[in-house]
Amino acid sequence: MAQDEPDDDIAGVRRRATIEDVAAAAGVSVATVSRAMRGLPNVAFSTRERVAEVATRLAYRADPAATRLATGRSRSVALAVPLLNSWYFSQVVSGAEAVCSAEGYDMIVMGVTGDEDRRALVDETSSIHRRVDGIIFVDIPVSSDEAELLDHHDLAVVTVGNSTDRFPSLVIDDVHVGELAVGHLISLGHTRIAVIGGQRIDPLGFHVSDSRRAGYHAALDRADIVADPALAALGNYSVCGGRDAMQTLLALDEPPTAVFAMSDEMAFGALLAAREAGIEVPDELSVVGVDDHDVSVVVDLTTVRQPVADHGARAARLLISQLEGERVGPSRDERPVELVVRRSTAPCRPARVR
Amino acid sequence: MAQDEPDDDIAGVRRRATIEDVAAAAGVSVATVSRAMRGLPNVAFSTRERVAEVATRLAYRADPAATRLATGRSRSVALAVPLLNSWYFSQVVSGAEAVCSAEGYDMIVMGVTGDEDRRALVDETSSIHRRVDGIIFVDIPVSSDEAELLDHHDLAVVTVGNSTDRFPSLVIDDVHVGELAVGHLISLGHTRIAVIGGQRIDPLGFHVSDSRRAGYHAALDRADIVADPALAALGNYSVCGGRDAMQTLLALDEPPTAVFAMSDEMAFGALLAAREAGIEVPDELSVVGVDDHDVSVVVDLTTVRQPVADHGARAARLLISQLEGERVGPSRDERPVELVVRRSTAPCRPARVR
DNA sequence: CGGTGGCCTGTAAGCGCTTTCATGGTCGTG
DNA sequence: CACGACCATGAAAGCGCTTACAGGCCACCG
Repeated sequence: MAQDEPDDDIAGVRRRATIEDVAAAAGVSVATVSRAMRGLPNVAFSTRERVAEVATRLAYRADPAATRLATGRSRSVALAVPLLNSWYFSQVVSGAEAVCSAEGYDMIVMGVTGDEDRRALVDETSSIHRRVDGIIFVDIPVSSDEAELLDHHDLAVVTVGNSTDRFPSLVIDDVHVGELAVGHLISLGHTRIAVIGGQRIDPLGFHVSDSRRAGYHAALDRADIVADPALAALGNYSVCGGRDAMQTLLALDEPPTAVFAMSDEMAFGALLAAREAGIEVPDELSVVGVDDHDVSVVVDLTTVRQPVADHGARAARLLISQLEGERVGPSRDERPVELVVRRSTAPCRPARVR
Repeated sequence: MAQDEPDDDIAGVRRRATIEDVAAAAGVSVATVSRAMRGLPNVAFSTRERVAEVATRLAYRADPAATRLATGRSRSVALAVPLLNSWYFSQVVSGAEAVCSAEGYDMIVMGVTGDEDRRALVDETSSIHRRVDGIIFVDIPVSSDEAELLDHHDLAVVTVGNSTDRFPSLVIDDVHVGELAVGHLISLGHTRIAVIGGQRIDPLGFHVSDSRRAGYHAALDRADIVADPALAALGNYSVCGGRDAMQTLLALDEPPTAVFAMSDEMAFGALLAAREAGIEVPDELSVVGVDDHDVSVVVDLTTVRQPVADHGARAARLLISQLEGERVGPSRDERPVELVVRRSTAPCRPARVR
């Protein structure tokens, strides 16, 4: 029996080649194979070639589990998002995945729905420990205690959407987003301007919704318009959420003539609610959203565009460059946004009798 | 120096507790800790309790890399999708992720764009080997050679969208989808019915687009309508793709009065192209899509609904039950679809002079 | 001609688990 | 009371890599 042949069959099933098989077949030690395969210095050219050739022949590939155990690095990263079935997050996932796979990293996505999910993730006895080398938090606030724990777990971190004083972050100026959207409505002559946004998810971080709301107020203030609290509606970031919120607003004694929805999906909901109520957009109601969703052009929605997939890609690159040894301190990369005017907004007209 | 205290500091950094630390602190062997932690039989109740208590105190958690190496199982699965920034796939991801995380599996998503990506994935020297326990292929055809290799890699597999004779699969009756959509248009009196769909991505599997196209033809045949090849447009599954295809169709000498788009996103593109060309929907053109996208209700699109997130969830459950030891043979679980009539379709009217 | 320094390579000790096998103790039973 | 049977436990051998350390070899220099 040629029992020492590396590609020996056991009960007809060919065992996967290990580094030892390659070493034996190439007539070198496993250490040399390891070095040769990873392109480390101090391997003679001829040896390197022979190892490469044998490795190809045996279809050898280092077992990732063994590599992880030995090095402590997993070559995988986590992407934590509050929810997955929304346009925004799917774009981020898409952008990040492209970069990760190009760099040879596995990307594992985790939906972090509530506070308790997040705590479980970052906890002392955390499930994240040693599972990934780094993690991207998208629109998930990270307290400084949690940041400390993450450091302690020796995790590289990048945040998208909020920033901390500890990790690099990728953000947009959400106050500016609000100002841009509402400023546009004001410039069209609107004064009864509603806002549809999310609640403060978390008391820890300064949340997106709050910032955009601040921009809303800033724009109103600048135009000497008094904000009517009744015009601030809450809803979750979805078509449904926007629709419900819009219905509430339309039921007011004095409904708004314009509405700023904090995401395009919410804006779609607002459009839907308007149509259901027989209200013409933009004649009777102007609507502006945020994101520039693929479908926004279809429904002719005015919006504040942000390059979402690019956020994901940049975040992934930032994270990976940290993992590749670059010492990256806390930073705040503010990405540009842009008002895209379409036909869901129009000059304010005197209310018609309905 | 209390050097043997399990939670000893080294240069101020507390080392993560290992199984040995727990064993020492609980006064048992590592084998017992391992057994106790995993709920295996043959551990005295008192021992089990003590180990649990110590483990909690030391915030112990088994290092996944070590577990993987020792067991050969990674407790993670892959989700392979052709692209990520589309509604359909983000829904699948969402559904699958929820199940995986509930079951304690990591889900790594991989975009498998073209043929070469797929080949690289499944290849003999495959990168997938030992990285995940199982894989879900969503709308990615798998040849029988590839299936063999996957088996050889000892991977559990579930396919969504196409079926093989080897793995369990989750599908819809795509022929029926086409018949339903086109049948609806025919029942409204349309005879010049166009179809917008994808090309055959791959000669290997019977692809979604082809089946839906077959349904289109079947419906036409049944109504004794001769299919006009000029009315079959190709485009990728996106708003842009649908728009481009629709523009081509509208430029025909004798444009269609109705169009069946193979996804809602394509249908959105068709709506956009129609509006840009000044064509009224549904008065001059009826449009029907497939999926029931979140936004479809907003643009009042008639569509063939399929429960997409549920596909993802079911696929994940199917995969995990295989991994948990259930011996699952090839199967074909056909999920229901449903025609949802909205206002993008209307009875065919004689063409107006433009 | 001995010493010195550079390369290249090999040996072996981990990494932190799981699991087989052996062992000792405790009961129940004839 | 002796003998298995059975249960709880421990010792130790992996799992397949990486890497610190130690040689061996050769060239080059004084």
